[in-house]
Amino acid sequence: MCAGSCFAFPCPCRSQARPNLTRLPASGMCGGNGRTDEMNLFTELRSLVIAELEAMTAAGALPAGLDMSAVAVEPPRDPAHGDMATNAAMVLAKPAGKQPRAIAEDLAARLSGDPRIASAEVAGPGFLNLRLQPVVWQGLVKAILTTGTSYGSSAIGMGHKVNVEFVSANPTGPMHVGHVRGAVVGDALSNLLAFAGWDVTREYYINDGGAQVDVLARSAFERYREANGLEPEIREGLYPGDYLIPVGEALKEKYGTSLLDQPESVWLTDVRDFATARMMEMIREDLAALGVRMDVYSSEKALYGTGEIEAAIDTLRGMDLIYEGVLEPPKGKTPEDWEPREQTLFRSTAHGDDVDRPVKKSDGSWTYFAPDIAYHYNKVRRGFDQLIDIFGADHGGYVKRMKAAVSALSGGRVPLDIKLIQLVKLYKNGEPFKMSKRAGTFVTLRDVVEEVGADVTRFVMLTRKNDMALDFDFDKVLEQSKDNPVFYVQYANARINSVLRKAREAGVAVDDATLSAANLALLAHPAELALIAKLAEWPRLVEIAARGNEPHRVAFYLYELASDLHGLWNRGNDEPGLRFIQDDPAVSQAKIALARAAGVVICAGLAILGVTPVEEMR
RNA sequence: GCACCCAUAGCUCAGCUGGAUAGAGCGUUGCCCUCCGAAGGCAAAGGUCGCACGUUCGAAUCGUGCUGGGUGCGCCA
Repeated sequence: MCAGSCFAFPCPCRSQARPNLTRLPASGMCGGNGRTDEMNLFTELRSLVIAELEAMTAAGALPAGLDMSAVAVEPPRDPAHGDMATNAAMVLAKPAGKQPRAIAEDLAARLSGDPRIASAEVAGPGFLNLRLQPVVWQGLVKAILTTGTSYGSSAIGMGHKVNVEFVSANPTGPMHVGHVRGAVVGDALSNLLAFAGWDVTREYYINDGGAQVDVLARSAFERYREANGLEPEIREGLYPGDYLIPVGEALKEKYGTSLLDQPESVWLTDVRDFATARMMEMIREDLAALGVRMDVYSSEKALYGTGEIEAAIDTLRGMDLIYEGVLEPPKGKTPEDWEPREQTLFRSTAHGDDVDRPVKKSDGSWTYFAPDIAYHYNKVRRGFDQLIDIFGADHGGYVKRMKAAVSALSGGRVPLDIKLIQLVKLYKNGEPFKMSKRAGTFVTLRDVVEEVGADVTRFVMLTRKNDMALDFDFDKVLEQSKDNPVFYVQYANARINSVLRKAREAGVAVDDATLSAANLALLAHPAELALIAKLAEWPRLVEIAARGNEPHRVAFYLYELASDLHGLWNRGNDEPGLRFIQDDPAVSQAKIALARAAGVVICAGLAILGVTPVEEMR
C-alpha cells in the first residue's frame, strides 16, 4: 500500500500478502507449515505462577492490586537450580509487606499441585526453583515435530507495522564490504521481526538527490567518450572504477555520438538518470547475490519537486520548530573558515538533540537533512507504528537529530530505533587485508560472496553485536573446525541428517508424522531432557531478540544448541544407550524424534539468519 | 571542548533490559574413536566485569564522575 503520492521507486506496492517468513528453505528437509500455537513453556509457566498468585490474593495471602508485571519465569543460569526459576516472591515482597521466603513457600505449595510441576523449591534470597515433569519435555518434542519450523514464531509483534530501512548505499557504484554487514543485519532483523509477529517492510532509501550523482554522471560521460574512441579524462574527484565502462558503452548505444559536443547543461540530467538507474540495477543484483530482498525502494530525488520536503518543513514550522538563526561554532574546535551565518534551522533541541540543525544551505538550497526529514515523515504518514534505521557507525552523530525529527513529526507516536553498524576489518590468513580506495581496489560485496559464499558471509556478519567491530578473515570463515561457528552449526545439522539417513537405511520410519507419534516417554535420560530444555528456550529467545532488535542473538543461540547436540552425540561414545539409533526401532524413533526436533529448530534459526542449512558436510 | 559507541579470562567475544558460585571459543595441560561422521566430546587451570562513589533485598547490567580507545561535530550524503 503506497500511501499518498506513489513515492516509491519503482513502486512495487506491497499489496499482495506475504507469508510470515519468506526465507524458509525450499527443500523439504526442514518441514514446516505447522501451526504457530503458543508453545513457549516459559510464558505458559509464568501464566501458571500468575494464576496461583492471584489465587493467593483471593485467599488473602497477598494484598489486592499488586503489580505483577515484574514477575518473571526464566531459565536459571545453573542447571542445578532446576528447569525454571521465578523471582515472584522477591519482586512482590516489598509491595506486599511480607517476607520473600514466606511468599515463596506459600507459592511453592500451590504450584506443587500442578501436574506439570515435579518440584518447587525455595532457594537463595527467595527464588522459587521449578522442576518440570518429564512428560512436559516429551510433549514439547512432539509439539515441535507437528509444528515444524514455525515453532518459536510468535505474536508479540501483534501485527504492528514496522519499517526497516537498511543498506541505502549511494547509487554511485557497486556495493562494497562496508555495506555487507548492514545489509545482512537489516535482512536478518526483518526476518526475525516477521517471525515474531510484526508486519515488516524492508526499505532502501536511494540517495540520488545530492551532488554525488552529478559526479557519477560526469564520470559516466567520460566513459561514454571513451566508448566513442576518445580519451577519457578521469579527473580528480570523479569515480575511476571500471564498472562505469559498460555504462559508457550503453550510453553510446542509446545516444550514439549526439552528446559528445554538447555542454554539460544539455546532457547532465539524462546521463545522471541513466547512470543512476544502471547503478541501482547493479546494487539489486549485489543484494540478490547476498540473498537480500527489499520490499520498497524509495528515491530521494523523487522528494524534490513534489513539495514533500516543503510540506515536512512547513509542518515543523507550524510547531514553531523552524526558525532563522545563527549557530555557535563548536566549542574547542572552531573550523578555520568559520564565519557566523544565518540559516534556516530545525529546533531539534526541543526533542532531545544537543544543538539545532540547519535544513538549508546559505544559498537557500536544502541540506541533506531536509529530504531525510521528509522521507521519515513519509514513512510516518504511511502508517508505520515503528521505524528502524540501520546506519554505519560513522553516522552516529546523525542519530539524535533524526530521532528528534521523527518525534516531532509523529507527535511522539512512532518510535525510531537506529542501529549503528560497526565496521568490518578484513583479514587474509591472519594478516590485515589492505584496500586502496584511490587505486579502486576496494573489496566489493561480490568479491566476498564469490570467495566464501553468501551463507558463510551472512552467518559471520551476525556473530557480533551490531555495535562491536567485527574481524572477517577470508580463510578462517571457511575453516572446518569448532571455532568457526558457521561450520559448527552446519555440522550439527549434518549429523542430524546423517542419523536420519542411517535410520532409513536400517528400515526405520523417520518421517515427522511417525516420529511425533513415537513413544516419547522413552526419552527420559537427563542428557536428553537437557537438550529438550534448550529447545524450549527457542521461542523465548526469539521474543527477546525481536524486542531488542538484536538478530545476533539467534546466531549465538544456534551455536549453543549445536554445542548441546554435539555433546549429547559424543556421550553416545561412552554410553551406548544414548546413541540415537538403537536396536529397538521404537527406542530409535523416540531418540531420533529428539534429534529431528533439534534439526527443526536449527533450520528455523538459520532461516531467520538467511542461511541455507546443509545436509552433508563436504 | 561537546555528543554517541566501546572497555568482561593471555587472545576474540557472549551475558536474557537488576538475579543465585559471571559463560563460550581459541591458546595451555590431561583424557576419549573395534562406537550413529573424532570436522567432535570430557576435564583442569585461567576474572578487582577499566576505576570510584551511588541507587536496593541483590549491579557486569541502572545513575553520577573519572581513565583509556573509536566515531562524529554549520553550506558532504
